[in-house]
Amino acid sequence: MSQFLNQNPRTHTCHDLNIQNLGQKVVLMGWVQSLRDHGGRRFIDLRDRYGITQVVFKPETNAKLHARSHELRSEWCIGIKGLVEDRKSNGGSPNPRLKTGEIEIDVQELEIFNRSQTPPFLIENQIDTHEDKRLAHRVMDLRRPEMQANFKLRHQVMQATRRYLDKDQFLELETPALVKYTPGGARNFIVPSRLQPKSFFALAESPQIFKQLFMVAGMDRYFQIVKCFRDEDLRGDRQPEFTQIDIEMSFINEEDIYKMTEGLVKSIFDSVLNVKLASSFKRITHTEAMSRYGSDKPDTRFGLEHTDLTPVLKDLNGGGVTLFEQTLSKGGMIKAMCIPKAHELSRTEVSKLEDLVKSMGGLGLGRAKAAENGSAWTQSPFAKQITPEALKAINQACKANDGDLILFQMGKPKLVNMVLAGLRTRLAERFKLIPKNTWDVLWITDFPLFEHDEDTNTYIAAHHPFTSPRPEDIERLKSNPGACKSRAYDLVINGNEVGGGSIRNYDPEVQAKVFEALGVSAEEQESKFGFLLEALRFGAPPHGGIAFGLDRLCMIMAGASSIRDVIAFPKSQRGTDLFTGAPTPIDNKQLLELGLTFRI
RNA sequence: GGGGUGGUAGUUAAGUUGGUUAUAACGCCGGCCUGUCACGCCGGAGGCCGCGGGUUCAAGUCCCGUCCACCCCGCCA
Repeated sequence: MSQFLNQNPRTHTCHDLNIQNLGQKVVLMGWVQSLRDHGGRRFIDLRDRYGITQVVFKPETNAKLHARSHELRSEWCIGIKGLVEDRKSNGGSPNPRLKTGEIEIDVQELEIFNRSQTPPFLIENQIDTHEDKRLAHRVMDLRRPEMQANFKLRHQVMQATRRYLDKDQFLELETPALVKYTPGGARNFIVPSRLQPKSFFALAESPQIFKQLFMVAGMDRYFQIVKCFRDEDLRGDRQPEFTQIDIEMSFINEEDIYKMTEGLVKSIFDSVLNVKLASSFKRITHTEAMSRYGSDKPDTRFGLEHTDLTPVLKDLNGGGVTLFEQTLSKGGMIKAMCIPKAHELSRTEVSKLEDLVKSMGGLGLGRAKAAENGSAWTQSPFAKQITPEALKAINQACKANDGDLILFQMGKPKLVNMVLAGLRTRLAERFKLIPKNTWDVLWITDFPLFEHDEDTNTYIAAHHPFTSPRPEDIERLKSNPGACKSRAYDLVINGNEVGGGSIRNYDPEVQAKVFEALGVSAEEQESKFGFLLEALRFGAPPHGGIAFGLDRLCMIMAGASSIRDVIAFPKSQRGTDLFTGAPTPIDNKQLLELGLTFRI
């Protein structure tokens, strides 16, 4: 029990005091950020969540205290009582980098709440410690001002969301995390039920069905800031548990969703970052995004757009190049990206790009440099074979001028797009084409309803099976599923997918047709999604919604390079918690209680 | 599941064609210093070179395996 704390409640934070407070007796609490010992003067930077204040121990104020301050060390947690003094009149100089830089505290009383072991790394912003060490000492990592700012931002994003949606008549409603396992989509974490042996819950991968049930129940406008769980492999922007801002609305169409979202996102950016976003966001169709950028989440802050050469070369029968001809005969795609002359690449760099292509699963990197007034190619394996006609056509399609480098990818469209999109972002970084402090917000619209699965030769839902097809596609759901478009949309910021949603099937007959097209039998529909279909039969309203990845949004807004920097206790890439050591084995007694045994 | 990068002092890194006692910076410990704030000066401690095999007279360095972290592909309706 600290007498000091009882008798001396904190009067200010380490960010509060300035020249206005001269002569005041104050009490500050915090951590020792740094020590500077000058023999007859000992300076300490005291840090709390709010800032830093310099405190000074002087022998003439209290000789015993000055002597005792000698034992203080970095990251000790202390409280001090003292007088606010002017640094200048004390013979020092102000520190313009600190808000409290004009003053210092002459310490009269010192309380050491707790000593600290030597910290594993320095508690400062420009840290170069490897991430595994930061995660292993996460508490110390979270002490760093940079990290504290990230979590303050996260808090502000959540509060701005609640304020905006509350004002807009949304109800914040909760849905279960322990849910019925439903097939399809992300792999679920499975939770054994003790009370129902041999039965299992799934952790909700999203509240999708429940929010639709809310709409049927007449809740009209729902939102939730909710944890979702997906047992899939991790990435820099993917964690097994993550947070969504989940929204659903009744009696609306796409335009209502766009309007609501634009209002919400603008409000968040305005109140958190004081950034005014465009009044309505750009829109680009999925087809156009894939064609121009090879990605359904393009970063359109820079150019380096793709050119689809497939139609051009089809007309020219491959233009004399064997590789082109072979690709076309197999129904493949040929795409190019033109790197302007201004962005010079050395031979080594181009060969490194080829390594990158191969690491992404591509076969190689075709290239050609335009020369001789667009009548020749150099440094190209295609130069010997290509007909003059095709060469010109390609140059023209790519808008290639002399000295420009054309990079080619050919083969299956999915791979071509992925590889070329990877090259595009790599080159944008290489040539610093990405403007800082800009917010590129766009809608991706008109997604295909289904994706073709090559392995099983079946169609699977591109978004999820509750997504409504465009009305004009309902008739051809079965006859031509590949051509059907959905009423789904994604929100992309700076090349990150931060949100996605759709208008749902509220007509049980349409829903049944979609399931049918997906090859889900009537019996399966009832056993797996019966509760939803049942609800739809009780007067379901037209409805739709959207969900935002809160972590990704915060990552982008904080300028962080990984989602882990805005999640307090994230998992490592192999899905473990390096701080607590989770997951851990459990003992046989626990297993027995659950009616489980190991086979291995 | 596949591909890549990395692992050397508390931290970040250097370490040559394999060859004396494995370096540096920061941090840490001790001393000096009355105006610092990346304080300064003097001195010192600190190493299973991720782990396990192998090659060799000799391995941080070469080979094989393995673990961990991160990035990418697959996966993420």
